[in-house]
Amino acid sequence: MLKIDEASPVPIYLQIVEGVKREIMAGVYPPDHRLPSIRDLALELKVNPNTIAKAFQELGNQKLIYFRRGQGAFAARIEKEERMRTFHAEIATRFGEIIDLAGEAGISHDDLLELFQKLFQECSSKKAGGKS
Amino acid sequence: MLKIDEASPVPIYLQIVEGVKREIMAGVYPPDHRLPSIRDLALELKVNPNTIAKAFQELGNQKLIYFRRGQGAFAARIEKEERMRTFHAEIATRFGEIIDLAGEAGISHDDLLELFQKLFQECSSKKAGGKS
Amino acid sequence: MLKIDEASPVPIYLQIVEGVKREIMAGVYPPDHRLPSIRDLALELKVNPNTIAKAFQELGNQKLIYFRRGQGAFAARIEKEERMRTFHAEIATRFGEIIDLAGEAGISHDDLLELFQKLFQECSSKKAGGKS
Amino acid sequence: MLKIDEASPVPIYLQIVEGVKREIMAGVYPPDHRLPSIRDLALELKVNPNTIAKAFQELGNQKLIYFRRGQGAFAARIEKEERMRTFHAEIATRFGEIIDLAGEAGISHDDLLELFQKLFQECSSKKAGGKS
DNA sequence: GTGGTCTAGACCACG
DNA sequence: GTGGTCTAGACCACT
Repeated sequence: MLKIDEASPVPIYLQIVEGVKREIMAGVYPPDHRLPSIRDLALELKVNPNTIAKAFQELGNQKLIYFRRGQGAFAARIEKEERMRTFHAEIATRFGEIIDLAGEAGISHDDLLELFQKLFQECSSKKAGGKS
Repeated sequence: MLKIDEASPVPIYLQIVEGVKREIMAGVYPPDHRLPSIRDLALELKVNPNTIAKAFQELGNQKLIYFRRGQGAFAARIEKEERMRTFHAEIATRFGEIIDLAGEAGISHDDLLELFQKLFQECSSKKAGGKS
Repeated sequence: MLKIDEASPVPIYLQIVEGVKREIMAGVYPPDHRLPSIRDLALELKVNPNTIAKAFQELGNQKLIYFRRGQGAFAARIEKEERMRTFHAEIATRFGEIIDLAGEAGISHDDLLELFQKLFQECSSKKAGGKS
Repeated sequence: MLKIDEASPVPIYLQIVEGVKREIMAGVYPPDHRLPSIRDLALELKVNPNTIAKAFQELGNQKLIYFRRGQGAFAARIEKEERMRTFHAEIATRFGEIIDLAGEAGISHDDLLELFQKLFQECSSKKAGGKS
């Protein structure tokens, strides 16, 4: 579910931060649910434990997880509303980038909308069909 | 027109690569048109000429520009069709990411479409109104 | 084993690229074998680390080596067949040049063949005799 | 007959030096025969006249051509024996490089000889057939 | 420890 | 004037 792209220029620890953040937001780890231990995650992702520790520290700073001495890391309590706001903000930003990009490319808004609808449906059918 | 974000984690020279790439794709530098000299760009963006040189070299590797000894760097000839393909691929990728994100967030496809339409129109009106 | 010719018109970093390329092709660094660190190579060859870095980056572009963050550079996995093809192509090109040259010089093909055989045997005996 | 490769890393003026040298060696310009004027060559090769001038200066230094005030450049008198020696030296050097290369590649001398013979004959038949 | 980026400043070859 | 190469030395992120 959480994959590291070694070739990417973005640091591994940040990839982990993003990945865990998404998992928390998506409800994989409900509030106060224990996360995998640093050692386990390190083995699973084939990454140095220090790297996981750094990622967790960052997640702690962002108040997305909290630690209990000797017990590990736990998902913070996040309101559903808060999660939605985060997602909406993220999506809005990305849509904005796409619209700018389309503007530079000289793609008309109608074509863009059409393209979006197409991908939209492809994805829908894929989701309906293939339960990976 | 081309701004450097010093705070960004992405290296300056890559920001320049992306920026110039966009400008070429958008037609700011038509095929065989001369780009600003390394020194000029360095002054304009307030970075070291070596940094610009690295960016230009990368652009050369990607065949987006070519060099004539002692004369400077020139925009490569890129077919309009090619440019469109590039843009479409980029946009398709990003749409795909958004759709995945929405799926994780539990946002329904209808809501997503609605959100898109809204941003879409905001952007349209902004574009119509403000001639920068 | 890898020597820099300061007098040569070909840039130092390209000399290094060629040298390392040869070493990899010749099997000095088997697939996934770690190369010397940039700093070490710089000390050994008495050039600036940046110069080595530039060479390594070029080797990376050519997919002859790859990098693991914080660990160093590693020889890419290259099929023996691929290596042979590279060598054959290189040799064929050079033979072609020689044949053209001989044509211009008015050297008959028989004479050329004879010359080749002669050098051939000189080299053989030298190789048999002197184990450096 | 004399082509400039703009993409090559070797300077244009050196490409011209090599080209003219070959033409002289091959007898295109017999001893004391007048070479094309700098201006004409510049137009023909689509190159800056300064570049041709630099090439001619270099050829003069190498005693391959000489100048007569107001009349232009002339091919130097070169003994046939001298020309042969030059060619042989050049060819021998290149053969040596190929043999070294083959050694590194682990190509046996027999295979190398075979490869040479093959190219040899291809070239012969091409030459016999196509008078470009 | 590793490679990656950046700056500063120098020199060179080319046109 | 152009880009290309090289040095020196600094700082950073990752392991």
